[in-house]
Amino acid sequence: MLVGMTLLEHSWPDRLRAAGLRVTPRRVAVLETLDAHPHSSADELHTRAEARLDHLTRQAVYISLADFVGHGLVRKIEPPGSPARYETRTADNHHHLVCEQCGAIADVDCAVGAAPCLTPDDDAGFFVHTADVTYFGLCPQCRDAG
Amino acid sequence: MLVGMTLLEHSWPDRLRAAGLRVTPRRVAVLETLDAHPHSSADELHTRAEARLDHLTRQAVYISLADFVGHGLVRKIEPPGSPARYETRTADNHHHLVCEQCGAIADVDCAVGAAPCLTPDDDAGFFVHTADVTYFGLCPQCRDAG
DNA sequence: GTGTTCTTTTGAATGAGTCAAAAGAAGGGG
DNA sequence: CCCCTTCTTTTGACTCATTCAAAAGAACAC
Repeated sequence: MLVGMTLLEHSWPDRLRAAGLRVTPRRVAVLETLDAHPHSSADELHTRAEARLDHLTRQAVYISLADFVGHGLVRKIEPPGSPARYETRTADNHHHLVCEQCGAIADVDCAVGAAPCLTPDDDAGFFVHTADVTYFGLCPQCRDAG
Repeated sequence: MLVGMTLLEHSWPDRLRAAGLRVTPRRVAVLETLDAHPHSSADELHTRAEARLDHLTRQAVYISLADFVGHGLVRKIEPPGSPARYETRTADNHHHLVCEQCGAIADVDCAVGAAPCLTPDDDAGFFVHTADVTYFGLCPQCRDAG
């Protein structure tokens, strides 16, 4: 009856194929690891995904992530003072809370409508296609510790 | 009568002293260069400021900029995929347009009131003190060239 | 199966930024 | 005006995330 199948809401192999990328154990492992640990860095993903496989190099992770980002399967976040982080939540236009102490990241839905501040008053002639909002502050743990 | 004095709207020596930092030719040169070329990288500042002095190392620029940022004289901008950039416009809460092709940066005043999107709907327990908005797109030159 | 094409490994290289210790200036007290 | 303490700057090595190039290896179409 294959009841367990429905636990996976989307199949990474299918999504890889749909994006025109080949399905390999490494890629699936990276994507599943990223699903389980959103906002991971490339190095964290390498360590965690390697645990499920016999072998996986850091470079393979970098190359895979670049492919995923290029095909819209993954979004790259680059907070100041921290290595790049990645997430599989790409469908919606959400933003991020960044803890300045420990680097923790949390998702935030748009505060004002679907795409806040998308159109600046004076765009200086730029063709704007994305607005990125990042909130800086302290996460609950660091606030209590401080 | 010292009429020319009023041409400078603010004196960097005075502002350095007010911030508790010593006044040195190098620091003043870096600040004046940054005034003349907003959104410069550390390396650009080093090259330009060195031209006004007998000698200036890149490290001195890094150290000075870190001091300035720490004392609120300068603001640091870290666009993805580009070295950090700096600006002396620190008094207001303005945001930035970034060209994804050539890296050009332009200032934007807040689109919605003084501090748009400052309070997310669900802050996940974070103590939020800053919201940073970055618009990505193409500058006029790159749009016309593409 | 077999061959072509895409992935991954291997190993070295880049580039922004940081660190530590010694040498050098600023500015206050005598 | 000079000395001393403290802050700045230099020097030179170093870290870290990320990228590059070429060879070896796996997917998938036929």
